[in-house]
Amino acid sequence: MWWKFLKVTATFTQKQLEIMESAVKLFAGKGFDNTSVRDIAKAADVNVAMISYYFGSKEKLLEAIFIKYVTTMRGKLEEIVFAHDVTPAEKIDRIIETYIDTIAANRHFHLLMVREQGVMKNKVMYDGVKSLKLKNTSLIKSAIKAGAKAGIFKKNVDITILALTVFGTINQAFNTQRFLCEQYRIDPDNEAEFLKVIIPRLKVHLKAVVRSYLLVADK
Amino acid sequence: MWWKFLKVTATFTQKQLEIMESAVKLFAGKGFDNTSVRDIAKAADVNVAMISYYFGSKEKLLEAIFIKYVTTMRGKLEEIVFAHDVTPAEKIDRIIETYIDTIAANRHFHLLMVREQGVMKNKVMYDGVKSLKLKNTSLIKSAIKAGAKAGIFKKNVDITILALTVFGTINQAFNTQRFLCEQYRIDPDNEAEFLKVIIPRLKVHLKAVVRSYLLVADK
DNA sequence: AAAGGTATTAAACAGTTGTTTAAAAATTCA
DNA sequence: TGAATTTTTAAACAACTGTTTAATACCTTT
Repeated sequence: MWWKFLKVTATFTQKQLEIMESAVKLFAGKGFDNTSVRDIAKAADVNVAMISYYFGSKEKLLEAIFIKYVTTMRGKLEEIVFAHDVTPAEKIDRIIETYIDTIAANRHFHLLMVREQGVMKNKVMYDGVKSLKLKNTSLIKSAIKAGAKAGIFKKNVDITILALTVFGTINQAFNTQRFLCEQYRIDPDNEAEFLKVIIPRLKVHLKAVVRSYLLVADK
Repeated sequence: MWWKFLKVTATFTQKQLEIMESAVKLFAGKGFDNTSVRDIAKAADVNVAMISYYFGSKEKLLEAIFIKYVTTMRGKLEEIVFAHDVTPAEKIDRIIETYIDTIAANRHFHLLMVREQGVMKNKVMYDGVKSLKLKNTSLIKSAIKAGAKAGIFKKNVDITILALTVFGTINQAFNTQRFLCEQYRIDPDNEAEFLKVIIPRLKVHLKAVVRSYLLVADK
């Protein structure tokens, strides 16, 4: 009976994945600390002991979740291809759209990550989140450089701060879901409707904001 | 021995304020659920029983904190005077600067609020946060309307979404403090230095973003 | 100084937490 | 089939949670 959670390379069994999926929803919904292992066990329809058995501890389960999703999202970001026949402005648009779609598709984890990142002491998780952020920043950076070289984007843009706006806006949207549902008169339990309303608006808005910020005023 | 926390009009004794101040820092630092009443008691240098004695419960202590800070921040926002001798663009600038300064001054609470708002079930707190958001939105809205009337701002701007960007960016900045410290090579424990670096950058950036987004392209 | 209310304390309370145990069931493999 | 391994279970564990208790100390006010 050797433990699979000792592996670093993170390949999970079906049972582990089921537990992780139940856990991530609960963590996102009521927070890590406010979710008990018994809650998770009940939601995943397994015995409480299975969490320790499969992951070692509740904390390690969270680690496993981070490893899984960070890997997934990194992969999605790397899929962004820089085609040569699109303008720099279109490249930026595509990056923003991919961001929003990817985050929306993994919004339960993303909410958890955003909420927990300020409190995080665990090095594995902190480094995972950091690597995601660096990836994001470098993606935006290279797209902006191309536009700057073409003379249509400003030079010397503080990309760290620009990334704050892009991700801050997206995070804020998903983090204030209930409030936004009130604003747009959407049933707060109708998540599909929320996504249908907010995603296009986010895309249009962020693309406009970033483009109007990057484009040089005259010429 | 009747309890002061039964009052709704929220006037707090010195001892209560001390407990609240210790609590808000701990809550912001490690989360509400992960902070025990014994932690708070130790930090405030009082007996554990004093928290129940003064506030009724840990949850009510959080409520008291929300009431206090929401009131404070509402007050600050209401101080924004719409002088008649400044341009609409300058008005927007002033609003953004006041936002950033107010949030920075109350950043411990603000972090707590942002982190807890997605999980909040308590009506008192949810309504408090909502009223703040509505206040914010209405402030921005009236400033934008003035500019639109003057013909220098776009019309039909989705202010709810624009507010997402303004507050999302600010929240993201304070929520990723550690990461930003790494980016700007600041000692993560040197909070004063962090504020000195991030606040001006945030102001310059957000003002530029919002203005370039609101200003009509030609003319 | 005495009385009466308030503030503070250490201890106890009952409930929940994450984790472990040791036995039982299920599965694998020869 | 039968032995060996892995998975699942209910129960027990100790540690910690927020809250209450009952006694004591501290202040006022008379």
